[in-house]
Amino acid sequence: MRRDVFQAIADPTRREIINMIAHHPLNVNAVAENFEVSRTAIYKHIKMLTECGLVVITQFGRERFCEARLERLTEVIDWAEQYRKVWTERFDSLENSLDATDSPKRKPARKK
Amino acid sequence: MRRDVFQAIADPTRREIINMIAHHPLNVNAVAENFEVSRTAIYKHIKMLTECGLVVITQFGRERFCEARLERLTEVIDWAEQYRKVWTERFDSLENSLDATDSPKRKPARKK
DNA sequence: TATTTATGAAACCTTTGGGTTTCATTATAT
DNA sequence: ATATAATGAAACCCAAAGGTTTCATAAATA
Repeated sequence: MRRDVFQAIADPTRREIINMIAHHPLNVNAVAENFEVSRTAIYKHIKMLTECGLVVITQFGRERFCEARLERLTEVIDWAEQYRKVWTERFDSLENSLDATDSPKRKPARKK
Repeated sequence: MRRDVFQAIADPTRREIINMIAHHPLNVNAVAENFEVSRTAIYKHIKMLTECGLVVITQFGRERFCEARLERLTEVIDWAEQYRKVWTERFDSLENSLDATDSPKRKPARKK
């Protein structure tokens, strides 16, 4: 199964879980209590988060505390940041691109 | 259907498409040519990207050019950035948290 | 010791996601 | 006028995602 950070944060429930434990670990039940869905469903989300390294679970007695390890989020930030110039400058607009010499080979069709 | 930016960038093919058109628009076929899967499959990815505002399509003659409009990626960056302190400082470790006054200690689980 | 609590795993179900093939439509090229 | 190119939509398919219920087990408690 694909288990990358991008997919992990795609689900809103998982983003909420991350938010919930970002500043203080919570045990599985405590996390689950904040949602409508079953504990088991939440557990599966948590498990997924551990599988991609965003959460670490530590057992204390019969409880397992979920702790956020968010450094992997840099992957996401780095990916998105590389395009910042694109949306701030948009130096290469559609018009520009269509007129550029290295553009698609066809003769620029007339706009409709 | 859920159609948010987080979900849009979750798929590696869509991230590739974004990368491909980030600096210069391409028509649908040109994008599809770069992948193994069918044009129709790629088209659906592109459509999805337009639905969440990351891509705009403009028709020229019989071609439709896909242009990246990536400003929405700030949503993702902003979401992730809010946690940067968490992973750089990690001021509230598991131990800290477990010892904190407002947290359940070994004594815990008075729940319900 | 018996009971309750916290949790993980298994089996199962339904929807969604990503893919395919086929067909229709519109613009360009012959 | 006809053929071809570029594309969108429809009808399917199958695996993955997200959820549920049920059962098992270890730890904490009465």
